[in-house]
Parts: sequence; structure tokens; C-alpha cells
Amino acid sequence: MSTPYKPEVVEASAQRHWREARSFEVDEDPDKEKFYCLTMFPYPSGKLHMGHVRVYTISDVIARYQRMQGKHVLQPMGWDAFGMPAENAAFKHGVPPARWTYANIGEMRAQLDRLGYAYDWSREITTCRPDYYRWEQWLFTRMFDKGLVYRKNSIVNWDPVDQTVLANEQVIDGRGWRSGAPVERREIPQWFMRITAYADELLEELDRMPGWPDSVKTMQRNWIGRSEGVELSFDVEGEDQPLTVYTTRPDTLMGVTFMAVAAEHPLAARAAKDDPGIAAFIDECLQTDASEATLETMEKKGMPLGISAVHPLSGEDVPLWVANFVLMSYGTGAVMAVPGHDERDWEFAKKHGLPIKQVIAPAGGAEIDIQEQAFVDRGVLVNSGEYDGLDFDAAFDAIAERFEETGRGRRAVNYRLRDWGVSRQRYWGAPIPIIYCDDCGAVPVPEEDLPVVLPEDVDVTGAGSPLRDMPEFVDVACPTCGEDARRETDTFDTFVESSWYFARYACPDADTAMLDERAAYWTPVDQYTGGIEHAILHLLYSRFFQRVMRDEGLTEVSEPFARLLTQGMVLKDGAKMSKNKGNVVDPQELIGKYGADTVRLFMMFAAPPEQSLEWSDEGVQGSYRFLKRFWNAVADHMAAGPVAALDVAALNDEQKALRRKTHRTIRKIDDDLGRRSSFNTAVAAAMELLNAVNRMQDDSDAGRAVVHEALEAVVLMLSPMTPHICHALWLELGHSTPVIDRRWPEIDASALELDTVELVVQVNGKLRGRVQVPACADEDAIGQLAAADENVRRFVEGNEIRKVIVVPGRLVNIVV
RNA sequence: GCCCGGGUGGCGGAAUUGGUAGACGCAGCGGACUUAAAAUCCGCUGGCCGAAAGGCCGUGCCGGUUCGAGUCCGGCCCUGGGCACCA
Repeated sequence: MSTPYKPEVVEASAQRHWREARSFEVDEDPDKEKFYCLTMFPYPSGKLHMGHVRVYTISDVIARYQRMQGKHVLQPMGWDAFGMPAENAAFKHGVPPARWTYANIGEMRAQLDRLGYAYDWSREITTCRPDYYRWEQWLFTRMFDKGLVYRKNSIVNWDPVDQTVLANEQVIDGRGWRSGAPVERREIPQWFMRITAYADELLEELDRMPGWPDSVKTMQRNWIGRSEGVELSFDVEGEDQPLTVYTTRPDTLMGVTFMAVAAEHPLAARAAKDDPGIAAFIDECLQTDASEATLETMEKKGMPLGISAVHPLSGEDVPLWVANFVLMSYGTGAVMAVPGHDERDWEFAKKHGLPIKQVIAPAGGAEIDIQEQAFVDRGVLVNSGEYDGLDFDAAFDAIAERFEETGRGRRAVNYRLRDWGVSRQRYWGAPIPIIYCDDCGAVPVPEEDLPVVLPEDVDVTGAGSPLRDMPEFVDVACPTCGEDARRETDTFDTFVESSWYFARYACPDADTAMLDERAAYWTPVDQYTGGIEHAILHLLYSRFFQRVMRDEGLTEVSEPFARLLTQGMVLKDGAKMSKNKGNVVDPQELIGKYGADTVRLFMMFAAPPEQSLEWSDEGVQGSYRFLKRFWNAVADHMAAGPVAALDVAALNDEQKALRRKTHRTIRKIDDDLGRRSSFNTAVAAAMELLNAVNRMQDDSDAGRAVVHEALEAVVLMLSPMTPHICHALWLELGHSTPVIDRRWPEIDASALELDTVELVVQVNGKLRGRVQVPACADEDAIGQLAAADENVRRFVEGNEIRKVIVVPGRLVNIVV
């Protein structure tokens, strides 16, 4: 009698083996083909959630599959350890963020180990450790020297009651999350990284990244938002400086009937000095949070400034407005408005009684009424004087040239992408390595003084960074002149840490350089897996940082991630699992009840990886039942005594059929795991094969031999998904080499061959019958066999056959 | 508002390049085993008509292309992600 399946025993034993054999620690072996398999590292919140389990299981399956292909696989893990939750917890519980964070890391590491992931823990990274963040401080100072970082004013959400800067997440319906006070937009000086210097390269390389999903590449293209247009200068009455605007539609220039500037624009500020109404309107514009979604969805409002610009072609006066939909951060903070040919301008003009002028007509000559609806397509110029009759391209060139000749404008490429603001007015982050001196200005901290260590023993009050009140941190001598100076108290955006950690896993202990020669062996990452929510920011910043490191001579790699898989969320009752909704399922509990393999199997089986996964307690039980059946199938098979060697020449039809199923399944699962990342169908195929094995009632030597072959194949192929039970079953099947060190099963091509194939017969595209035909039959013979089918004849008789379409191996369609 | 996804039985999903819609699993129903229950095993399971053979309908909605559309094209509806300080 065999022992029943006990996951807790099986899993402890397999994990002990991996630990003692150091199965997952890898070095740099130039003779082996490397495979670097990485997941987006977690924020150490303290508890693993189902989203973590899903993404880490996906990655682990890929890592283990690639190992079975003979690759030298690195799968590291670490902690994205800086961030707001630690400050919030500190504020709430009075624990310093560092202590809270390190405690959480300990708990989460144990949880990950319980799931049996194949991590090389010797390379663990914790981003809040000085030996990690010192290198991003160092890179920042290098970027400073190259002019890749600079300081400028930019907008933040300001809570006027708590006197603190709020993250967008901390603004609820325009109010501070703790104070409830209406949030204001406020300008403060902040540090920026010049990602726009790499805009073209980041854009163009997307065309040469076959390993990334098209959707992510499209999102990044649109985010970078390259456009070709013209910069035009409009003289403004009473101003020395002209007002410059950028437009992608210079062909509509003669249709400009007003202009608008952002609330923060200097012209608006000047007008506000003499006009309390304008001042009040600008104040009102600033009473919103700074997110683009808010700005784009709020009611479009504006006010005339009482001054005019001069139209550069017609010389007519163009009234100047201040409007809440113009963004100071995009382009020049001013726009020319063409209500006839722009949706938003049209609505604004209608609302405020501004003129709407048609200057573009449809190329086809169709009649339009510009007063009813804006015409935004490209067309032919009208009402534009000497430019009448030109199409878009000709008008673009003619107008651009005219401005270039007079020096009042130029062709310009513009990007939607903005430089990356990295300053955060928070404590729990990497200090920005800058010292402010009254005489020398902003001075980067010299390399020998790095890292600038964040003091870890602090009291968090919730109102601003505690660093500001720590003279021992702030007061410092200027590195240039030695006079009294002040240290920067802002810290880096946590995206800075996650923009280069993937490279550091190659050499986490390098203490004389950011990266060493080991990075040349491991990078780029061959397979990167993480949430679709990171499709733009994290992935774009990482691509940027990789290039900055390249240009610093640290690596020759430009693209950090060769292949990308973006996995969907885990839902319960149609909603994302969250404490607020009370629909959280704790992985720990489930692992205690069913074991890690059941949880892993369910995660892989329940949905394709890119799609959201609907949690189901019954589905988990189904996975558990399958593993019990799997266990019993192997145990029963082995309990029946020794298995004879397989003699393929001596098989009957049923035995041949099982062998065919075995080798077809190997081919399918290999394709599903290796090429398609289709784990759910891989599991289904393994289940089908096991069902076929269980249906086989054949105690003959040959019958037991083909069953043995099938069971070995299932154990090997499921071992990436359920590694613990497969570890045990492989030993049970009589092997001494553990399954972790085995290769993927070989396909016997001769087992796949078939004498006859079944074809579907259609008449006019509708299924009417099935026929068995020899595998080698030609189209005429197939057509005749198909037409001979009794049911097919009923639909063909009395009609003329117009065409017979044969799709080899699939179907015959008779068109009558 | 803008950008990118998704929508198929009672449920999760399959259908890989335009070629058998519903693989695999869950739930349900029927049966075996059991004193009984649990567990396990076997069978059935998109809707409608039919005794059966078989037929008709069916992949969010409307229209189109094709011998053939879940898959391609046009227009809509619903829903998820992102929108630069959540990570």
C-alpha cells in the first residue's frame, strides 16, 4: 500500500535538498549559455499577497524550464525597500521606517522560501542599504558633471494645513488625505534627470525589440510622443519678448482667433497684478491637484487677459487668454487656438463667444459647417491668402520656411515626454548627494565622501522630513570652498533604485564600482516579468538608466530587458484584492492547507499570464485533487512491480496511441512554456495525458512500459510548475538523479506518425460530416471521399459543386 | 479627457497563421463504493427542436469582407490598467 500525498512532508524534503545542494547558486561560467530570469522585485510590505505569488510563480516556471533546456540560469531576488508605506507605518506605530522595513523583509523572505522558488539568495539586494544606494548617488554626481541633471522649479501638491507635499495618491477628490484641506499646486525647486536627451533613442529602439509585447511598445511610443511641428513667435503688445508657441498644425495658422497661456505663465502673472479678477482666476486654477487626469477632465475655463498678440501673417489682433487646460510643463506653456480645426479650441470658443474661422476644407470637396463642428482632418487650405489650395505638407513647408526666413520661427521636434523629476520631500529614500553653498551654489558630494548615509534612527511626525531638523545631517562644509554649507534634505524618487537593480544582481557585492565584469556576463535580462501597471514609468526609466550606465562605460548593453512578460492582476469577485474591499485571500493559509505546489499549480492553470486571474477556492481544490491523482497514479504504477524496458517495435494500437499522446504532449508543452508563455494550456495538456494514462487498463509488459514513459514525461514537464511533488515522484519512479538536475524530455518523432487522419467535411462552410483519409491522400481523392459521406450527400445532391477547398490535415469545404 | 488591454456555456478558460467553437478544470446532475457521510471512481452536461439520425441558433451590440469570421475591417456599448509624487 502506498503512502498518501502529504504536501508538507514532500515540500520540506525537496526544499531541504535544494538548500543543501545549493541548487540555485550560480557563478559566471563562460562555457555555459546563460539565462537571466528576473521578476520585478517587491516592496517589503510585510506580507506576501496573491499578486506576488502569481508573478513569482510565472518567473520560477520559466527559470526552471530554461534550466531543463541546459541553460545556466540566474534568478535573483531583492527588496525595493524605500517608499511611503514605511513612513506611514512609522507615523502610525512609532517605529522607525528602517526597523519596520527590515522586519518585513525577514518575514517575506521566509514566505517566498516556503513557495519553493529557485532563487540565488547569495545575490539578495536591499535598496535601503548604503552599499546599494551609494552607487546611484555616485551616478547622479557623474550625471551632474555631464549636464544630465539640473534643478528647476516644478509643481507639487501642497497641503496647506499639514504644511507638507502630498503624493498624487494622497490627494482624495482634491483634498489632503489626512487634513481634508483642499490641495494647492505649488512650485518648488527640484532636481531633474534629462531623460529627454535620450528620447529619440528610446523611441527608435522600440522597433527592434521583438521580445516585448506590442501593447507596451505602443504605450511607450505614445508616452514619448514625438511630434514634428513648428515653433512660431507672436509679438505681444507692450512686451519686449514675443510669445512663442509650438504647433503641429501650422497649416491652420490663418485660423487662429485667440491664444491661451497657462495659469503659471509670466504673462498671466503680470496681467494679474493690475486685475484682481484675473488674480482670483489664477488662484482658482491653482486650487487643484497636479495630476494630468484631473486637468484633462475638469471643466475648461479661461479669462481674457486684456492684452493682444499680433498675428504674424495677417497683422490682426489676437486676444490673449489664460486657461486652465494649458499645461506649463508641456511645450512653452502657451498655445495658439484654432477653433475651426481643433475640438477643444472649438468648445472653448463656443462657450466664450470667440470667432470660429474655417481655413481648411475637406480634400474631397465635401461641404462642412464649421459652426456646427470642428473639422480636424487634414485638407486643403482656404481663406489663407497666398497659401490657398495647398495641402497639409505643402502648407507646412511653405509656412515653416517663411518663419525660418524671417527668423520668427523654426521647425521643431517636440516630445510629450518630460524630464524626470527625482526630488521627493520625504525621509525614507536615498539622500540626493548635493550640498548647497552660498558662494559655490549646488555642489555634488565628492566620490570619496559617498555614500551620503540616511540616518536610520529617527522620529517620523508626518509633517515634512525629519532630516530638516537634524543639524548633524544638514550642516556640512562646502566641498569646494570649505565654508559652512547645507546638505540637500530631499531624497530620490524610489523609481531611481528600481531603474538599475537588475544590473546590480550580477555583482551585488562590488564595492569599488557600480558594476563590474560579472555584469557583462549576465546582462541583459533574458526574461523580465512583472505587472502591466509598470508598462511605462518603471520600464522607461530603466531603459534610460541602462543607457546612462552604458555612456558611463559601465556596460555595453543598451536595452536592459530582452523579453518582457506583463502579467495581469489577481481578482476576487471581479475586483482587485485589497484590504479596503475585504476580499484578500492569504497565501500563507492556503499553503498551510494544500501546500505550495497546489497554490503554484492553480496560479498557472486558472488564467493566461497576461490576463487578470479570478480567484476561486473551488479551483484551488481542483488543483489539489489533480496532484493527489498524480501522486496515486505513480504510486499505483510502481506498486505493481518492476517495469520492463520499452520495445517500440512490439506495441499494439492502443499502446501506440498512448505513446503518440505522450510525445505530442511533450511537443505541445515545450512550445507552451518555451515560446508561448502559455502556462494554463501547458497544465491542461499534462492533465489530459495523465487522464489518458489512468484510462489505460493494460498490465502487459508493453502496456506498463508505455505508461512508465508517459508518467516520467508528466513528472519532468510539471516539475517547473510543481517542483516539490515532482522531486518526490521522480525518486519514486526509480531515479537517483534528482529531477532538478534533469533535462527536458526528448521527442521521439517516429511516435508522432499517423497512418490516417480525420478530416472535417463542410458544405458551404457548415459542418456536415467527418471522413478518415490516408495521411498521404491527394486533394482529388480527399474530395471524393468527402463527397461520398452519407450526410454530406444530402446537402450536395441536386446542387452543382462550384469549388472544393482542402485544408491539409484539417478540413474539406464543398461549395455548391 | 488621452493612451493600452479585455468581453466566448452556470463559472475560470481553450480554439497558436481566417479553417471542427466550448480542450482542461470548477460547479451541477445521475451512478458505483459505504451502515452512513467524507474521500475516491465512472457517466452526462451551450440553448432550442427531434424517438433517433440529424437540424436550427449561438463567441458584448450593429454592419462589412470571405467558400469559411471568436479570429480581419468600420461604428458603438461595457469593463480593467496607465496618465509622470502608490509601487
